Amino acid sequence: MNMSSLRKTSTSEAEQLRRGPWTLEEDSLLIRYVDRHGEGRWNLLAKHAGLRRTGKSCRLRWLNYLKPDVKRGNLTPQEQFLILELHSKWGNRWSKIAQHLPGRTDNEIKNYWRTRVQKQARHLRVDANSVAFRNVIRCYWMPSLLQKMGAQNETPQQRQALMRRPEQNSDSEQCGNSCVSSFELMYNIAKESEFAEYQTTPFSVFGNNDCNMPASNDCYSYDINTTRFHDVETFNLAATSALTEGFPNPVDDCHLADNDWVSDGFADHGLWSMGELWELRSFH
DNA sequence: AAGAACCCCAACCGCTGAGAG
DNA sequence: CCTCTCAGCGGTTGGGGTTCT
Repeated sequence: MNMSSLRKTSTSEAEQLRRGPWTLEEDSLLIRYVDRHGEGRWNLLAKHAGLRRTGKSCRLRWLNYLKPDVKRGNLTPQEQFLILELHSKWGNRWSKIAQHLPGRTDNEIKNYWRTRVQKQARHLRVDANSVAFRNVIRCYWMPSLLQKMGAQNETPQQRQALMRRPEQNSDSEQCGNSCVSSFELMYNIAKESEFAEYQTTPFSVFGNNDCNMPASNDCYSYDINTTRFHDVETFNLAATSALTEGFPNPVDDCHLADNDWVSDGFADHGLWSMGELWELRSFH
């Protein structure tokens, strides 16, 4: 077989390959073949199963959709919590993160990060990988998820994760020791929801002296009915301290009032209440 | 009611590393 | 070593559905 005939063959094969959404028939062919012969050797599988797809495409379809243990539906607060925690450890190692979420695929986790987490960062006008945003996640978002999860169900790792200090910003040294106490505080609030109101002395989330926040005897209330915080700077303290470096000009951010980010997906996903968002936003 | 804008996610693409020959 | 194939990973895209105006 000379080279030109080889090229001709491979070209015509390429032309025959299907792309785009999988049909029911293709799915059942793939399922049947894997049932009989197992996973792996995807290129051979594609050929022998009579699928006009690349091995790659077959593998992806199987792993992300057809495999029996693939979990479908929204991510639970527990799963979201785990993603945030593991991403803070490992970054965009989606596959590695997925290994710790049974039934969830790396693709799904990646999509979650892009569509939910990065969206929040965009709304706050910070980089999703910035220290500031990661601190918002740790000091604000994760405790919120913990509340949803119900503190009685938390694992030792989750508790430990929450208790960890946020990342230090080596340039501005914005985070201080008092962050630890805020974690404990939020954790306790989530855990001991029978208390309707807390007094703290002092409540300075990151010990950030640039925040112009009251230094002591701050109080805030926790609504036992809505399981939400109310009033004063409870929420915006955490988030805005972390975000200080990400908001170059507070005046510019007044434009946020004209944006619709409060009313859109930010709240839709049930992460933070409208009140929390308003406080977070209005502080700038 | 209709078009625009936005969101989500399945699927694709390019790259890398491992292993076989 | 070198080349080739394959599996796997992370980034990106496109289309369908939904919401907004």
